[in-house]
Amino acid sequence: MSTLRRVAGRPTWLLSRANARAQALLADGFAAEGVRGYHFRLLAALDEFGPASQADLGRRTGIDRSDIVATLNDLVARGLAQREPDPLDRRRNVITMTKRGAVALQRFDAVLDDVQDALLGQLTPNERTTLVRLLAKLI
Amino acid sequence: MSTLRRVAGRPTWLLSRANARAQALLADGFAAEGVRGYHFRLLAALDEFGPASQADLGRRTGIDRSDIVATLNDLVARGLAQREPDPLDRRRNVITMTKRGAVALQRFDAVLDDVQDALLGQLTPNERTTLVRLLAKLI
DNA sequence: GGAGATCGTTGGTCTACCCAACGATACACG
DNA sequence: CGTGTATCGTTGGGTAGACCAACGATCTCC
Repeated sequence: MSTLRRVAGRPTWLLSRANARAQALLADGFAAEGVRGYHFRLLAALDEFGPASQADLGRRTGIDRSDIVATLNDLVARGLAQREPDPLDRRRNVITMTKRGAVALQRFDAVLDDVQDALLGQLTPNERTTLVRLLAKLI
Repeated sequence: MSTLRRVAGRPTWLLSRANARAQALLADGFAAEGVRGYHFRLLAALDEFGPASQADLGRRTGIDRSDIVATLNDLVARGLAQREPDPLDRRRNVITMTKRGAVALQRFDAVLDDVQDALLGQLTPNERTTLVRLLAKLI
């Protein structure tokens, strides 16, 4: 890739390269399951908080409402989630994870675990802990 | 943002959040100078290796040839670089950094320095060294 | 009963990457 | 010398992830 002296050792550069590798691993892993990151995050939110409106899902995942719509279209089309009008508030839909969605989510969890291991393969357990601690301080 | 249990503490997630912050700082800093990352990397390559063909610049910076074209159009339009046909190989252009380009590059360097400090503000010098070492092992 | 907020949705924008294909040109080899 | 192959710059396209503005419908609150 780039071995520009001006850039090569900089934290911002290392961060971007390491993240690029992580994202590539994630994208590959998820692609093998036919999904992308947004699908996973949405299912994860449904699993953690239960049925919710699309706006709530957006707030909980940090995904824009407009992107929720498209991602949900996929999930519904594939039977992983269900979209029903909310009888208590006709502006809203109630989104529910289906059985198939829950099963799929378990597979996606395994993908996520595998990616962490692949990413951190070169690090000792101590180093992994340290890395996590330091990264958290950057946010 | 996202506080999904499934995701929040994962290295891949922390990496992506930390990188997002770094990229936002970079984008802001560069935007104040009217450029983006590609412009900087191209000028940095010209400074480090001297005049080069567009294909060489691509190989040295890791930027795709097609993106080099567009970035270079900007740099040339703003007088920071020069594009001339290579008399020795009519397929190629010879790209040269102008005086103005060199001056601008110094300002961009300052931006890059400032961003590192802003990004790592919470870390001790030791922690910074450790972070750099660990990130390098991920790539 | 109205004003203002919130809902889902549509239709855009943006950055950083990456890829395929084109005509023009150079090069290597039979 | 000729011809196939590789490389050049360029155009045009696609990707994920993120963000924004505006719409009509609906709800809530005073």
